[in-house]
Amino acid sequence: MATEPQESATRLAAETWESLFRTQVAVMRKLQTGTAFKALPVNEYDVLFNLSQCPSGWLRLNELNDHVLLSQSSLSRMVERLEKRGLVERTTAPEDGRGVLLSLTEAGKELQREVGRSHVRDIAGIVKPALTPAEQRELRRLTDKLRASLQHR
Amino acid sequence: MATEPQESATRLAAETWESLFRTQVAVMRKLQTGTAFKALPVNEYDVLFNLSQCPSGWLRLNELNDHVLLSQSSLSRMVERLEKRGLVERTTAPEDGRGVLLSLTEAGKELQREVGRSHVRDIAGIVKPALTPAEQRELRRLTDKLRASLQHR
DNA sequence: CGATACTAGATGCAAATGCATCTATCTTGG
DNA sequence: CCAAGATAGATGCATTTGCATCTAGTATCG
Repeated sequence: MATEPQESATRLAAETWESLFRTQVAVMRKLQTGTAFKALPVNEYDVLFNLSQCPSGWLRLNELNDHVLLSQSSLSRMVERLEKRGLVERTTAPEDGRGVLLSLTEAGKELQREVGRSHVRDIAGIVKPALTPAEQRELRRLTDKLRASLQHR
Repeated sequence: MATEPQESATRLAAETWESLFRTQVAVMRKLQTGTAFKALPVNEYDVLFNLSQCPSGWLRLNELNDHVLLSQSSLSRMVERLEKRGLVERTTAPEDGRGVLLSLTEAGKELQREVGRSHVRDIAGIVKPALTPAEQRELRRLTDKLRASLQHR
């Protein structure tokens, strides 16, 4: 190696993230040309998806905010819009008068499932021809590990 | 397997993308709390970075657009702003009167390098403790492969 | 060559975004 | 128990974004 160990480790970390990020952008651009996101902007789908994944069916606004790339105020207003469109319900949190709990309405669940299906088709069309199943599992393992490491601190 | 091969392959592809995407969001959220992106919004940094990576130093607006998650009109106006701030230069493309060529000014290069350095530090702080060097190389290989497969069609 | 279709960017305009700030609720130390 | 500080979310306002459309330069086909 031409550089010191510390420096080359930093460089490797940066290149790893760089590749992950560029790939995310490239796939996202491709997905945006597909059918799924004509119906619903990506950020709105992401909100519906996160709510659909929540086991209890209810999620605090600030928790949701951790999973979405939006500022607190933007998310607050997006949820307001989604509520007006009848896709999401809001309640004051029972144990904390400041908090807001969110859940999908039936219409919201339905829309999420529908868009989700076409979304999954688009993704499969991109990922399947690119990586073998074993490679996909390994990629998933590595990204899971990286993400887990962020949550535990 | 409980499901048919075709279906489970689709599911695997979707879960792989899902994990990649969620990880990108989580890392991005972490990065946004760091010092690097206080100086410059992420999208603007991404534009400066892409220009800095271009070997010839000049890049067509529409090529740049392929690498950035912004609509054509948004990018057009962002570049206009960056030019006003003296970070980017524009010229009409010599071989195509419709096209616009972009490059960084000295101030733009300087700012990119400076923000880039602190950006790299932040990234290293996230990635190094999460994955071994071998895992990082494997992750980079897989994301490179996925991205390459998009470009070749 | 000339008409037609196509492509690269710019622009009007409505909607979405983020920052700073505000209000209301909760927590803590005396 | 209360005052000071912290936290959740909402809101005013300027900026940014994207869609649709427009303009201008280029390619194609008769």
